[in-house]
Amino acid sequence: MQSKMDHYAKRTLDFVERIGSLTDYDEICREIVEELEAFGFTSVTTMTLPGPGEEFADGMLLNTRPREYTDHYIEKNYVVRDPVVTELRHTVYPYSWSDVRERRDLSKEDSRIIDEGSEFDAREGLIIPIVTLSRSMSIFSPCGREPDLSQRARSAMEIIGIYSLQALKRSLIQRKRTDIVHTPLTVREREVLQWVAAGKSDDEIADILSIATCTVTSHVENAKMKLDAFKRTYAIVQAIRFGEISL
Amino acid sequence: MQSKMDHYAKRTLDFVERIGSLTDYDEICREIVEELEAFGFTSVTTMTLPGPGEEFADGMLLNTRPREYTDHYIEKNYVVRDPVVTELRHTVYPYSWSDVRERRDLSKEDSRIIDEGSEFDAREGLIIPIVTLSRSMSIFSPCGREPDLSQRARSAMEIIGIYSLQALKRSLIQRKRTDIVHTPLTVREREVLQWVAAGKSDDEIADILSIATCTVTSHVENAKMKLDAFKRTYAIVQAIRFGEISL
DNA sequence: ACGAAAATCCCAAGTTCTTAGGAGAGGGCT
DNA sequence: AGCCCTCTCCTAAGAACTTGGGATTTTCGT
Repeated sequence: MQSKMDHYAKRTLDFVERIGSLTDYDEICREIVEELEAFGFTSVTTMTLPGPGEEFADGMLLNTRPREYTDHYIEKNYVVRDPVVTELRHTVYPYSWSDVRERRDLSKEDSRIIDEGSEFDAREGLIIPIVTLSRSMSIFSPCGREPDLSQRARSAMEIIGIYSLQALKRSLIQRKRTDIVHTPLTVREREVLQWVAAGKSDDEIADILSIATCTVTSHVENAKMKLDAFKRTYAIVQAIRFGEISL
Repeated sequence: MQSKMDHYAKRTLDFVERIGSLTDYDEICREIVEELEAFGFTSVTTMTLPGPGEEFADGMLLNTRPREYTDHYIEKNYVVRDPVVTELRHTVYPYSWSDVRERRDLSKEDSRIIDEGSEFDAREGLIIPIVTLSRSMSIFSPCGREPDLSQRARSAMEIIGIYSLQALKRSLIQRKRTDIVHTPLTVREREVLQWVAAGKSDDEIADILSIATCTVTSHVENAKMKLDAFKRTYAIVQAIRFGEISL
């Protein structure tokens, strides 16, 4: 008898081979949804967590959750408090919604947020965290009424999730190439900004670098302009995003 | 008879399951190298292509190529002209070194660069491109003397490559995180901080969240205290470090 | 040697943050 | 019920940042 384990293994590799050659976004989505059904998942969300100044929907790569659920979720801004999402601050390894229920002492409100999913066929699900070197975090999250959450299924889902994200990004890469380009900072601007990020005031930085406070301010202002920021805080965020300063 | 196809499928899922639970960088590396040997690959390089102003070695996550080869490669700055690498400008799908030989009309110099690998047990290999939504591109590149380059092996390598990169990045992030402890922020504090990081003033944030400006200021101050910061800019940096807000 | 880009410095009014207090309402836990 | 935490709101002076100008000297590549 072929075990279920090997069945999943073969399915998964087949899946990868199948969508590996697809270049059309919609076709890839169809394949993903179909594959997930075999595991008992009825809907899926793939998104990058919104960073400062980004819309929730910006990072949404694929979302087949019921429309009303998504709208409701966005409207309530659940992404900042849904315990299933905030669990990402503790771990970068895959987990299920019920894992969160068990691990954390949830407040009534938090439990309610998870339970709300049941009304939309999203009773139980998985979160597959996907990290990048630039520290942005994406998740692949399939869910359903009674999905298979066995270890073998999880491993398969992890592959499917990571690979799906790859395939989707790949299909979009041409479209996204019109990326934000920024004017590169000068050495001095970077240096000053690094101190700003460290929480120093312009006076302190002037001291450190042995230059006038005016000069420091001026460097910061130039950097802000180049990074398209009106405030220092956002300039720092942008600088980190663009790799101009490191954490 | 069990086909080779299914053998690879099972191996691959086993591999994923095995390293999925590992958190130590070195252990993960060992598993990867061992798994690659089963396919005939004797060494592997995983790196992010250097952007402007970046050192070649900055994005090197894992490299088991012979030391002399790496040094030689870096010294000659081959990364900017090696046809195997520049092929990435044309495709985001996996390919082998011999694919490049066939596809392109290589100049003598370019051919020589590829051939040089033979002296170091790197005669033939694969490039698995891994894309991110920001412009950066990573590659997973195993090579050897006579590796298996069948379609099924390539699919398996794609999974192994993408997954290995995940596992390695994950282990690095988790390590950094557990280093530092901080008082967790409340939901509201996080929400406010996210807007601060987006470059909004307290007045604007008050408007957005429909609360008093005083309240916003107060949340920011509490967050600053918890994050051990005297300035907003540093508070933002800390919040990102601690994963309280995402990039 | 020339020009472009970077780095340095200056002013000054207006806005925003910082700091260090206090205080009430409501939820959750024991 | 009593306690702790969160969220809300408040004051007010002084420090820091923002904005939009301008000017001079260095540095660096061609």
